[in-house]
Amino acid sequence: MQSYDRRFEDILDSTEDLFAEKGFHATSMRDIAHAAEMSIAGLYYYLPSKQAALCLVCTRIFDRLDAAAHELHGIADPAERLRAFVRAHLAYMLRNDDAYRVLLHDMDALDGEYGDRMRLRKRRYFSLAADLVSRLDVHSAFVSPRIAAGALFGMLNWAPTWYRRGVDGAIDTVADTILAIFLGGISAIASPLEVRS
Amino acid sequence: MQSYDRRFEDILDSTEDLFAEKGFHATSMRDIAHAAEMSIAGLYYYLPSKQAALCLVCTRIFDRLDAAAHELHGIADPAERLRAFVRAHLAYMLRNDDAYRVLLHDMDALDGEYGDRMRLRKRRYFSLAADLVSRLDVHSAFVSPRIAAGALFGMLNWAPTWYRRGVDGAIDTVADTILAIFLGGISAIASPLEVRS
DNA sequence: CGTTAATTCGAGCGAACGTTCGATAGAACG
DNA sequence: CGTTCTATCGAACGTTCGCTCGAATTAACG
Repeated sequence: MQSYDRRFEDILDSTEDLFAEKGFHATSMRDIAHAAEMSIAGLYYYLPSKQAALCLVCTRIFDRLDAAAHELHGIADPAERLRAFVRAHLAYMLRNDDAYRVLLHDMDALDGEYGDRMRLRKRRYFSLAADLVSRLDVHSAFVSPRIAAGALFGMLNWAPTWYRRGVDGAIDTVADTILAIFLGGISAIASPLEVRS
Repeated sequence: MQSYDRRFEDILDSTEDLFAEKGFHATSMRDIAHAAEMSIAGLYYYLPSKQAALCLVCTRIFDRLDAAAHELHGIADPAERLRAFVRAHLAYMLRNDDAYRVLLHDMDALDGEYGDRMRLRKRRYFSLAADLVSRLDVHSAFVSPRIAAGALFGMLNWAPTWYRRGVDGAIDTVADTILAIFLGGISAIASPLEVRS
């Protein structure tokens, strides 16, 4: 039923917006129903529970991120592939309203099997990025891959808290700057004599 | 009354732990009362409202952070002062259980005057760090102070999500590594020819 | 001791929560 | 037409929420 699927996506759109704006716990099923312009009982025809709604929203976000990451397989050069990943990841964080908040915070509210499944996907996505980093020519024995990946993701995932359109320039430029700090920093630690203090 | 103050701090300790662990909205006043080993009505003898409880907890955390930052005034060298700040900030993020979560997320739940006051303190603290960065000898015309401070705080504030005791080494060492990545990265952008690609 | 003030609690208020149920309206199909 | 299935809703369930009140208990002081 095509009309069902369209309505279903509409509802998930509204749900995602509300979770991103107010957070999972501060959003009620009545809020979602109102945003989707239907009754609470009608909402439950599409969503079995609030937890399932959060799980569906998270799954959709991961689907988009993974789809963007999957397109990187065509890029042979490891440095360019990492650059493309950084650009895509930051772009998703900074566009799409505050959808990133659902992943970075609300996801922890998922219990049981829902929680296990989503935490697994989160780990997979992050290790995908750590893999890209480890394949760089610039490998440093002085910085562990865990800290390196953590530093890179930190700069990227923190960006939504300070980035302002029109003040901080184009998103791709910010992505390149962050990547340059990261690569320059790693390189400086790997060969500290080449940078004067 | 000394006994009152001691009890008050005990209650705020319990409140901070619960907010950090489960989040503001997922924590009920009954949870707090139970953790503080008293009745709900008795709890309201100390706390006028749940919002006030969050505000008090946030204030306490900022007091600690500001106190640590205030000790840096004795350090003359800008680079060493920044290093001390980075160490102190990361140490607070990684010790004190998950208190950082209250600041980085739950604080947004504060309404009205409470919210205004805390957001002002947050901005002050962050601009304090941006000030330290701008006073470095290494100034780059290619990286704006906003992006630089955002990158540094990103690496620091994201650390609690990946740091594991016993796996990633001493906290001060991690702080030094993050600072090295930051300074090396900024320097590399400032004088790109000195780092081979 | 009696009196006053500080501290704690049981009980419950109204509201909002997630969720369910039976009924209903419309479309689909014979 | 009647029947079946899809989609929607009003009303309400039981629970928990933040919060309050009046009474009881304890400590302080004369």
